[in-house]
Amino acid sequence: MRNVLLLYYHLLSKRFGHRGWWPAETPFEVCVGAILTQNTAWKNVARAIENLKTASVLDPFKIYDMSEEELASLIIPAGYYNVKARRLRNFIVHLVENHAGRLSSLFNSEVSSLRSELLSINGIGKETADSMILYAAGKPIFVVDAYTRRVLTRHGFISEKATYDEIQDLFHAALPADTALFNDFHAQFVAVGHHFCKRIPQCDACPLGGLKNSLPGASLGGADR
DNA sequence: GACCAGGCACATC
DNA sequence: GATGTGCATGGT
Repeated sequence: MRNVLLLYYHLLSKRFGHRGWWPAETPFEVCVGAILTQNTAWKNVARAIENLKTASVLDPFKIYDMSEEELASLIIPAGYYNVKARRLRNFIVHLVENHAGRLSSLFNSEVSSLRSELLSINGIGKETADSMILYAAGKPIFVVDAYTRRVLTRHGFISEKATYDEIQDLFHAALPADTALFNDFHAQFVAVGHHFCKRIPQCDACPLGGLKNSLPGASLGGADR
């Protein structure tokens, strides 16, 4: 599995180049984006974040002082705006009331305890927590998202029923705990998912297309781990 | 007009 | 623990 994943990374980074990724200017913006992008196309999230910037409220204390309704009205383009306003507020309230609004304080702990802390906030699940840890805190944890799952499923690596933790463990077991590697690898999955692995997979043009169905029975629990 | 997009919590069985 | 459902906009 290790070799296969490294081969994937090699092929993807050769095709797409180094991504060095998450489209945000600050760690706080990453956290906001991580919540807003839940089950939502990034283009819509970008509009919502732009609204927050235009209103000059992309700041923990500013959002803390806003009503949930006011916040919701600014993030309408991201969809699910009522639930997301509540989730965003939950995160901000935790940040302000437990860490004086400072991400450096929130992030000043080991990956596992930081993850537990984030998961304890209502509205932050595994992917959202891991995105914040990797892309905002800069700590090594592999983010499993719809693109990752789709590509691995289509290539027969994992069953449709594989859980988040099982997929994440594949990467953690196979790769060194390297923030830059995890960052770029996940970004490559997003890129290939975006370009070639949508509703109708264009496997012929995909840099991984030639590998599809041609790999040895690598799968969860396979021998190559 | 149907289907989909970088989830998550909650209800129900 | 597995499965179903609500949440909502904007692009294809």
